[in-house]
Amino acid sequence: MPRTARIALNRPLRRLFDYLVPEGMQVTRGQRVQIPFGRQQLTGLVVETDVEPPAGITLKTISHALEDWQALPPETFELLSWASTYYQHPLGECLFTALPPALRRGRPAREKEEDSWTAKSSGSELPANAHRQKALLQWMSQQPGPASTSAIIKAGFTRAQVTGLAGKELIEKAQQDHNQAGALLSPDLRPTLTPAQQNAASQLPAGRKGFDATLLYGITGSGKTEIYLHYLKERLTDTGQALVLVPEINLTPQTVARFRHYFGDRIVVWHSALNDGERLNTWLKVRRGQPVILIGTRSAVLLPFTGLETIIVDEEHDSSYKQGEGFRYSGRDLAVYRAHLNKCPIILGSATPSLESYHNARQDKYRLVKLEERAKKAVPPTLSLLDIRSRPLEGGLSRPALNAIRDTLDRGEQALVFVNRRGYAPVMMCFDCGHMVECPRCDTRLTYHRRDRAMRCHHCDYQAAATSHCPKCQSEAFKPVGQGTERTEDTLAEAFPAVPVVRVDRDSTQRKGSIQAILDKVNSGAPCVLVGTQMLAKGHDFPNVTLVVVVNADGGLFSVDFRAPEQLIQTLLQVSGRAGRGSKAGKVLIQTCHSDHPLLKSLCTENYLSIADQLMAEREQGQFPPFRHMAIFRAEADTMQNSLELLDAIKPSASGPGIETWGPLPALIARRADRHRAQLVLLSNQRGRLNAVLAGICQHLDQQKLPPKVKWMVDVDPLEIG
DNA sequence: AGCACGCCGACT
DNA sequence: GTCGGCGTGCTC
Repeated sequence: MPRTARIALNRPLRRLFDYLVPEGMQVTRGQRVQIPFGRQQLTGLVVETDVEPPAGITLKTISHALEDWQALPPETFELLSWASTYYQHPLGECLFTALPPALRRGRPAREKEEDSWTAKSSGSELPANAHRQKALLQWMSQQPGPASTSAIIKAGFTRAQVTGLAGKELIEKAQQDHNQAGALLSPDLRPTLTPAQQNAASQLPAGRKGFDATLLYGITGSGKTEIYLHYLKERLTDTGQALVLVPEINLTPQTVARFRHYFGDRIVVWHSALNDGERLNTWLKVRRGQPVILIGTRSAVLLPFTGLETIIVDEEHDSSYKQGEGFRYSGRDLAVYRAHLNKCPIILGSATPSLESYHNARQDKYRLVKLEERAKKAVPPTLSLLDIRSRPLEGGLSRPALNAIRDTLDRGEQALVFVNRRGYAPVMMCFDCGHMVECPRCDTRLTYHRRDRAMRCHHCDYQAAATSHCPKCQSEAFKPVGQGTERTEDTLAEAFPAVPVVRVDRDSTQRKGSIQAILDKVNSGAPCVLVGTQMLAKGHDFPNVTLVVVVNADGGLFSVDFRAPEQLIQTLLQVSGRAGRGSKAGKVLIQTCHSDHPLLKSLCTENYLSIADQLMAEREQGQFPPFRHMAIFRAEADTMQNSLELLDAIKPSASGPGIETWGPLPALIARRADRHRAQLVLLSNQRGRLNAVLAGICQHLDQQKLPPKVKWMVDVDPLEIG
């Protein structure tokens, strides 16, 4: 009997394709193969062998295997195939996200060795106008050894200049050093822990075998990283692999340097800024089972580890662990499942744990370890509410807030001002006719960006030139309303002309190249005021910041989103955590129009876990996650009617016993980039039942001939509702 | 998703 | 008369 194989492709198809296996070829699950598909040649992944092919179809034959080993080792394969079912995303696309781009495209799984170059000449034979090539030769002669192409580009030269010189044989390729695959160095150092840290560390799982999840609740500034380092030093064997997941924004050179200090070359990184060659090389290192400690963002959980001994998820509450499009997986949740599959311990760390994880801790599914003392003699900051009802504001800042900033600067310290929106003002309004400038393609207002005199939509790529008159009635009484970072920056610059005011948001960091330069400046410690968005709230250590001002805390207080209170508290505590991390005490001022709001009041007097207990009670009351499981069907089309019709059609099959549905309803922003969006929410206390219903609907919709331009998607465990 | 086939509008 | 727009249908 001829052998067959079932193959998954990197296509959004919820189905697999069967092929004949050529005589003498060995195929196993997870292996890469090249196959004819229609009239193209594609790379596929073997899912099953010796299957019963569907009747009435003539099978094509696998062209060849790309390698004789499994690109996706068994545990990684199992993780992805579980995720495909759990998130209702096509298996092929799930499996392929775990391959580096080069391997997706069918490239060989060989280390991509980057060319390095040595100069053979001083460049005297070059024409006089070849300034850059001469400068490159000059630069190369100053380098200690051969320079890699990427190092040359980083130094400000171009690929064209390198090929130019290589063509004239003025530089030549250096011999590669092949000895780097040997033992990975790990210095014999370990961090010293404070008594509180020692106490927490002693409660972490001792073993390396068996699933064991720990929620490490450590307040901001308590030194969770030292605990991780100590834990890895204690528990990781010389040959084992470890995974450390971090939010993108926390994967800074400083973080990596701290790990390198203790683990040297064992530390490798995985994040969005890697190029294809770096991705392939790191992926291969992991696949070969080298004893790496991999620090990476969300997708690192999909890497082909074969000797994983432990997993750490830092800032486990962070929303960036959930992918917002396509394969909408949660890196944190997959990490927990991976630890299950792999039978190894996992540590989830946060100063503000997600209610999901905290729920698991309260249910004794996770052990809870608390670290409620700041390291390095620092004390937690004091929080106070500043009611701004009927107080005059300048650039969003009240008199008392400005005075507090002045006092801080006078003492030679730094202040941080947190504003939740970038741009100058979220709305431009005409005070004569009441007109507000809206996005022509979305149901949103345009944000005024004063620095580039532009009106921008923050939900699509629309932008237009800013005008000084009302576009509708030409009135000059056309003014910005509300606060953005730019506006607050201006106010502060005017109020404190003697000190630098540094803005940190997506716009300012994009232009200035990197957030790093800004942060280095702040870390020099000279008095300054930082103004910024969420970006400032996450994981940075500014020892000389002693005052944090929150311009407006009220956004999340009365939202329709059931997660809004949790997110508000997390953000406020994380940003508060930037104050007083050095030897001086920190102070946090939260401006609000609702100083009597119980949530804000408890923020000032209680710790996070007791607030979380209250939020949890509300979630239980409403039977929201984590007390029930949630999934959302989203639809978008050229008209709202088309979107609603699609969801209406699936609603009957969604509303079985044990499942509650809400909607379909237009999304909060009903029109976005001219697409009309709607959604149907599903809630159930039985995960299996919910999943089965989702699977049924997806299958049904796949077979359906939908009107063109109608798109649908499922989001399991959604973070954003609305 | 690709990619081909197919049937209607503005160009040499 | 043809190039090319994107609708629709298929891929083992």
